[in-house]
Amino acid sequence: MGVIRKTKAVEVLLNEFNNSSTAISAKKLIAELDSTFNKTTIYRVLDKLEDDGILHSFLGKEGLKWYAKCNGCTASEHADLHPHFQCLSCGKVECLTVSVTLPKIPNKKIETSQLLLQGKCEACFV
Amino acid sequence: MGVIRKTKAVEVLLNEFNNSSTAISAKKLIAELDSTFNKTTIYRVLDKLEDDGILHSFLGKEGLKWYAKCNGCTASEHADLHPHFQCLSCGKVECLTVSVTLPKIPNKKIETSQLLLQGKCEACFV
DNA sequence: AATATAACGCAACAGTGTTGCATTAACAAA
DNA sequence: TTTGTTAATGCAACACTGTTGCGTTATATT
Repeated sequence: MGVIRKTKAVEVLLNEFNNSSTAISAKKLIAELDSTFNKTTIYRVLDKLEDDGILHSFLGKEGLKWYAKCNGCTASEHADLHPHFQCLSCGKVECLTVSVTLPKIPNKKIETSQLLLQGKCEACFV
Repeated sequence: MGVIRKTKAVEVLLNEFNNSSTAISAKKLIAELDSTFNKTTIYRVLDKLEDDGILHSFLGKEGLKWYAKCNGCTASEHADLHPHFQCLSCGKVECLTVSVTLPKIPNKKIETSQLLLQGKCEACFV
């Protein structure tokens, strides 16, 4: 996987994630940065950042791909469980820090998992 | 949502799920029944069966939509947590019967959740 | 400055899933 | 059984996120 060059696209995207405490969908990034970067570039930079262990990705409610900064993940080994929360009202997605104990399934070797909790966030839950 | 008519498509699709202990992706059903039914019909019947609480759906690894028979779900209220297992080798998806205790998140109202465990099934895990 | 090659933009494509509309089939009532 | 209502179907075209090929540009190394 070559070296990461510090291009404008990499810089801008990293900034987005450093300034955001929530996860961001590829769709939103493309919409926001449409006039600045080609969508292909955005997809490729996100892929690369994920490969290099800087971001991790997961699928949100409608099959959209979301990205967020990794915490305590290395390029080769991500934390086993990535719990995320998506607000059904405003659509916002957050990474959760709580840990979930996985069920032990007989005759199966669990390698990874994705847990998506859905409901209402504090802003929408009144 | 009108009445469900017992059409050939409904009959055949229900049969598929009654004869299968695992979840089935819309993609696979379309591939299998291509010569019999139009894909639009298949998507619409699956939607309808889900609306009526007979099937439930969830997203698999690549954002593909999977369907499985509901157990203990009603049309209005599905069981809170749907744990599923997808084999990363053969792609098979199963509904799990184990229950998972959800983490309690402050200031959030969890309404539903999707837990997808990924790894190797007994057939592929040797 | 010259060179190697990663990253980029563009266009065209891939795949799953959706929509509009005219036609057909299921079901209830006469 | 026939009639009438309307749900269900097939077809074609579309919508959308994400991908691929390729020629060009920019980064970093020598």
